[in-house]
Amino acid sequence: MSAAHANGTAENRRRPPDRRDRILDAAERMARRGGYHGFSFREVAAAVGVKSASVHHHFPTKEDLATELAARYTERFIAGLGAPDAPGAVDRLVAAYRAALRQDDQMCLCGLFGAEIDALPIGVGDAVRGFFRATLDWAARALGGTGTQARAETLVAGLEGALLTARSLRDADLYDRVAERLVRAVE
Amino acid sequence: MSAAHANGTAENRRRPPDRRDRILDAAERMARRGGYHGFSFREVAAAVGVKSASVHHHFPTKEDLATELAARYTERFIAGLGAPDAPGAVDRLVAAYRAALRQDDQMCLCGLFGAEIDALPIGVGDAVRGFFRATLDWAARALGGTGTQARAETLVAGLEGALLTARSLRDADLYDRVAERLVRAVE
DNA sequence: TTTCCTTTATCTATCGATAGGTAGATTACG
DNA sequence: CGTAATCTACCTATCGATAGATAAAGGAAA
Repeated sequence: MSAAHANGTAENRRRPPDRRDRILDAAERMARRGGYHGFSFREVAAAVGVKSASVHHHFPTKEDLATELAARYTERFIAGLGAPDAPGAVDRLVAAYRAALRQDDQMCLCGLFGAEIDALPIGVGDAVRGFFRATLDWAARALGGTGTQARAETLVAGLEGALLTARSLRDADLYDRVAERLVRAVE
Repeated sequence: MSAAHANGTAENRRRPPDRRDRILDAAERMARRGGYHGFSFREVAAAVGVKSASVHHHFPTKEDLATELAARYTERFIAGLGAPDAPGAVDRLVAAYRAALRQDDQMCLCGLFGAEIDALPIGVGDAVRGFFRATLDWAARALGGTGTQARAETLVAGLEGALLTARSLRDADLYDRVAERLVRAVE
């Protein structure tokens, strides 16, 4: 990454450098490990290769940063699920949470933020609720039929808990066992 | 609480003052809001009415404090469940998580710690895994029959996720809806 | 007097946040 | 066109507050 290190050489910064995105990437990775208080402007800046003041330039306060973190996470998560009325929708939801576990080895950002929701700034909490509402809505559409709300809640909450429990026990197979039974329960 | 405020008056400290327990109480309440990084020696000390150095006397490091926090939480949780082979055991497990939601309005301590497990000191992580193993073991005994492991995992992970999701959305009824379906799914 | 608990006082490290400045790109205008 | 004003993105340096942790000393209990 010599281009990223050579700063201001007019070469690595045509138009908008993707610094802002890289800041979000680094912050998300750290927040999905330690939660809201588990990352700092300095840590994020160091990971990207800038100074903490630069992070403040893009995100004035930590609430701003974390709020956009949760919003971007929600967008990507829902977009990654595809259409809820296409075949195999429920399996894709199960696969999305499994990817967090087996590919990223990370907690769901909004699951972690949700666990500490009473200790979060207002804007972050609102964004977290936005994630759960969007995901529950997607799941309700994917399930269809009757009693969709409670069935969607069972599926999403169950997968969230399965991810949390599997990661805690360092037993990724636990997730698959739970997911299989959850899917059968909400069919 | 004038007795708690009048310090060292030889009245509020016969034999072993319950300072240690009160420190754990205050720390648990804070940790169940903001997680491991959501409480500090100073905050805990202020809540109890002592200085932070006194907290360090009882718990030299934060890892010590958090580890005992998780261990005590596990003991009380399992003890509060009663006998897993007595009638209504599954309902008592559901009620235990519901009490955290509706009475304490707090997250499960080890659920929150579990969400940030990769950012915790080793001892704390081990204690958190101890909680999940103990609870899963209790649930497996309570359920009985065949395929108890996966059924217990579904129940415990599901309840943990239901608590997390209900608190995030500030919708306590969500927990009951999910719990009802989980119980039916693992019967 | 010895032991336990708590205090005062302090340390180093880091936190989120701000001030002020610089280089380069963009835009407005004569 | 050229140049002046503005904007963007970063920098250095620093702020007051707080983090976890420690040493030394005081005081109550046995």
